Amino acid sequence: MPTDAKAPARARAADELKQAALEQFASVGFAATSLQHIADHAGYSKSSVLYHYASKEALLESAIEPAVSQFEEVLEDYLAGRDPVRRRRLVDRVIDLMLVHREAVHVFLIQGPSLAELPIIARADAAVRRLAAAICDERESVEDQVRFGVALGGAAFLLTAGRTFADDRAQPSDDELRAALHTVLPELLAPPAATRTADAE
Amino acid sequence: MPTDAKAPARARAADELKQAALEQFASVGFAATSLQHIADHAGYSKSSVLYHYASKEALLESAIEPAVSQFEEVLEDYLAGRDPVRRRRLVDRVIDLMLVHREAVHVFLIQGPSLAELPIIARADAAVRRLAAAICDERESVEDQVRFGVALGGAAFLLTAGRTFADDRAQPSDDELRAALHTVLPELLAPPAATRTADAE
DNA sequence: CGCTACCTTGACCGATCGGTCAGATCCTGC
DNA sequence: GCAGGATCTGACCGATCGGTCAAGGTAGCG
Repeated sequence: MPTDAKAPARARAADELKQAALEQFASVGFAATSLQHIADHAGYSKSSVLYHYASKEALLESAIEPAVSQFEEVLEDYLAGRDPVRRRRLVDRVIDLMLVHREAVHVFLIQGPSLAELPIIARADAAVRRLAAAICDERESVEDQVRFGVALGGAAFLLTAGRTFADDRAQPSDDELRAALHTVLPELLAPPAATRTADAE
Repeated sequence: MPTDAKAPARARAADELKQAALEQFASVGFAATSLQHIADHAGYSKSSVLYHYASKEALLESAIEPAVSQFEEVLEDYLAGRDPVRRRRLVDRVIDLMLVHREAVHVFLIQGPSLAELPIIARADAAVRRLAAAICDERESVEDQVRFGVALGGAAFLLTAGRTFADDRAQPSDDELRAALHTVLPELLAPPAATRTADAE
């Protein structure tokens, strides 16, 4: 009888499995992660995984759905009334969401194309596309699209795969990463003319 | 020596298989790509794949080794004598290499962390780390590391996974992408103070 | 013609995949 | 204490995985 585990035994096991699955999906990929690995990593049997989740795909959906929903919320909030101030706030909130949900972001952004048949991935893809349209706005020059793609993919890479390439020296803390991203990404995305005004803050 | 049509039956089959494998590895991931898929996609049998390549991993190595070697070459050339002009040229050449070898880049950069045990991936990782050190130079602020990570990962994302998120409108041509990347990345990587001088060209 | 070397393939192997199912165990309300 | 649902697990299933192997086809060459 664990103390803090007053928590409904049901939800606890499900959460542990979900967390273990998310970590594995993000670090080695959905296809390369077996139910057995997830079970071992969480301290349960493979059968238990399939007791709590109907299938491997259902487990993926449970793991990343909250992240997708929050991205959709933030996006809807911006689309409700778009203006430069809200646009900047959109960028800031997306950065924060990516930090919190980095594993989920890795799954639906980086691994997305190979999982396109899953409904939850399709939902995430649609949201990303709307985000792209929102950020690039009416300007549809190739350069603007490239700026958006680099910013989005670059942040996703940095927060997951990219960490591997800097492990010899100390890892920057999340706070340091957040601060740097809040500086670099708006600078990258801002219409060149607006850079200085945005700086003035 | 036959002309290219006459082409050595041996080398032709091997090349076709290598190309098919590279496309699959980049689009759905190494782990999710089976030898059967590769064989089907290239019009051979699974046994033929294993006749030309000793194993799935040997096939991966053959497919991405040329790209890794070229990155190493470009990097060595810069390290031989580093100065701002060479640094800018390094960035330009890396961008061009990423365009030509986008599938290989996706494999060892994006999928790299989950394939770290393979020698060819370890080689690529080491090269990327040296590249990071070269670009960030002695400046080791978190912000500079973030700039590098975003630029590298962003370009890799844009050239592979990212294409999925823009398929409804026409895809930019490679020339357009190259031009945009040559504008955006140096601007992102340049020491803020040097931005204007770099602009002056 | 046969000989040889190369290329290709289907049959096959053990391991592991995602998933099913019947039971063992545990917890709870009466 | 006991009944009954919730939780957990091992045994098992068909499919597919990476990889082996020996036989068959096909050219060049005497």
